Amino acid sequence: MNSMRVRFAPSPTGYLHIGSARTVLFNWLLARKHGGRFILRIEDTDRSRHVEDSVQKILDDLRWLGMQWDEGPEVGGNCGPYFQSQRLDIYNRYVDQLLHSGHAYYAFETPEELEAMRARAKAEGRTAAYIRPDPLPTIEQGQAARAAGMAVVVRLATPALDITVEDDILGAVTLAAGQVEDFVIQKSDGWPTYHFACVVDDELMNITHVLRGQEHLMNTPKHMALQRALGFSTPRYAHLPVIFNMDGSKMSKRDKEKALKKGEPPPEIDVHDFRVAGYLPEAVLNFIALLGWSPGDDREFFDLGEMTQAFSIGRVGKTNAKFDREKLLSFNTTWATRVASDRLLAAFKDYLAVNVANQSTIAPIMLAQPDSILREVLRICAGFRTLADIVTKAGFIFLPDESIEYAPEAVKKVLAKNDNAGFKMLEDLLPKLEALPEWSAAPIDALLATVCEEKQLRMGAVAQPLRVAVSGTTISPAIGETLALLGREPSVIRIRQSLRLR
RNA sequence: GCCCCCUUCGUCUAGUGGCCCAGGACGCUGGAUUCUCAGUCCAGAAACAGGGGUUCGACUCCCCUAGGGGGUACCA
Repeated sequence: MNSMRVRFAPSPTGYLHIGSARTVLFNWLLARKHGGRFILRIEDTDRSRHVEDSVQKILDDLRWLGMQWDEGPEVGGNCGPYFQSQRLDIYNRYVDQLLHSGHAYYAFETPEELEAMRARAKAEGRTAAYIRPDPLPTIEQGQAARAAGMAVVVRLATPALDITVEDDILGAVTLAAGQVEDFVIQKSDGWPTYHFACVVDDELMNITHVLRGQEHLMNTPKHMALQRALGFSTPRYAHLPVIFNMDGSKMSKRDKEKALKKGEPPPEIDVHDFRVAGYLPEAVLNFIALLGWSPGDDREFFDLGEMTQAFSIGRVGKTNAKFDREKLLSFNTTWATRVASDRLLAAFKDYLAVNVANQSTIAPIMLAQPDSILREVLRICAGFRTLADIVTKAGFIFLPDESIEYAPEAVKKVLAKNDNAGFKMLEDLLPKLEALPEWSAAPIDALLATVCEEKQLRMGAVAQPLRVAVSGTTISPAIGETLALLGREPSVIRIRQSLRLR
């Protein structure tokens, strides 16, 4: 009857990182797989690191991915509040409990003293730096010091016992007695540390399985020590391998600034970046699922339902992975052909919408088009890798005719070369196009094929000049489809204006 | 420094002592298709970190070395 409850507990310090997204996904899958509950908790105990609006951004990214939570911000639940900043009184009660049961004590060391302890520990080759005072300060002394304005913290009196974490991914990991020092559970500003708040909340929110990044592995013995001191139960733990850049460095927001400084396009790091760059959540999810997990057979493509079916914690690996953007791109390309057309349309509109806020000129114009037109664009651009490719390939169709910019190299190579062969072709084509009875892809293509045949030319000799004339570049969807969607009037206008370049 | 985790093609991985002179996918190389870009199709190259054991037999088990990563905060 004790059903599975998992949680994702981000700090509101920015957008949702792609690595965190995988942690979310695995938690979500675990909950769905076992009919459990997925809880979202905001760990905002460090006021100084709090970033404005980041909670909203994280919620938004989670929803974009389809990682809806069963309890947490905006949906409520029986174990709230789900913001740690609203749970201070709860933490304080448990700190008091520990203080009175003798499991914790007040401590007064200054940063300098602590630094000296660390230096000495290092010199002596010890892991734990903090040396427990003897005798311990009494509760009265601690409270008096605090009342006097001193910087006072509360530390856990860590028992001298080996602690073994039974990790569902890594197996048994034992930390010897003495390796865990008397760490701080309550900061001098009165707020609990991460360790303390986390343990209290996991207990009070009845969390049964903690699935988190491997950077937390060494925290787990601390959490277990805390659970024992508080009389709490210990959830099952599993620590996920870490995800790195291809060069082995950590994927961090700073990568974006670095690339910008070098004049390179910034890499996608946060979930939101991938959304803005034109990736489908289906592809992102599918790709990150395979970073550390595999179904055990040769299947590679999974939607959330299929993933839930196939997922198990036992098939999660132990080794760190590198984030191969080429493979993600390939997944996105494939997913764009796998999703239903309504879904693709919705995804494309979402892409345009987030890019409207991103100072794109074409995005708002395209977003204003009726669905029927956007569907047509999607159809003639089939084969695109990201949604952004659609805009670069077909966006010119929606620009005002007069704002088409003609790339000099394209004009030179396709229109002017060989004694203005391209220009001559356009002059020849213009009246024929104007006279065409029906303006749609098939008759346009038929006309062009006829011209090719008459002049004994390859299709490129007729399609390329037209392409440059209407788009200003050498890249567009198939020429018949392009002219058809553009419309006869604009096509003619653009051909005429390109002729003036001669 | 100390503690902990990890180690199969460039990358993500399959492989739980013989089915493996190691399979799939991305990427790469070559070819095909085409009006550009993209896509699609076919073919190919490409790995068990090194050294010791254990065993009739090791990618698979043990040890050591090397390499990579995480932690070592009044951050989470």
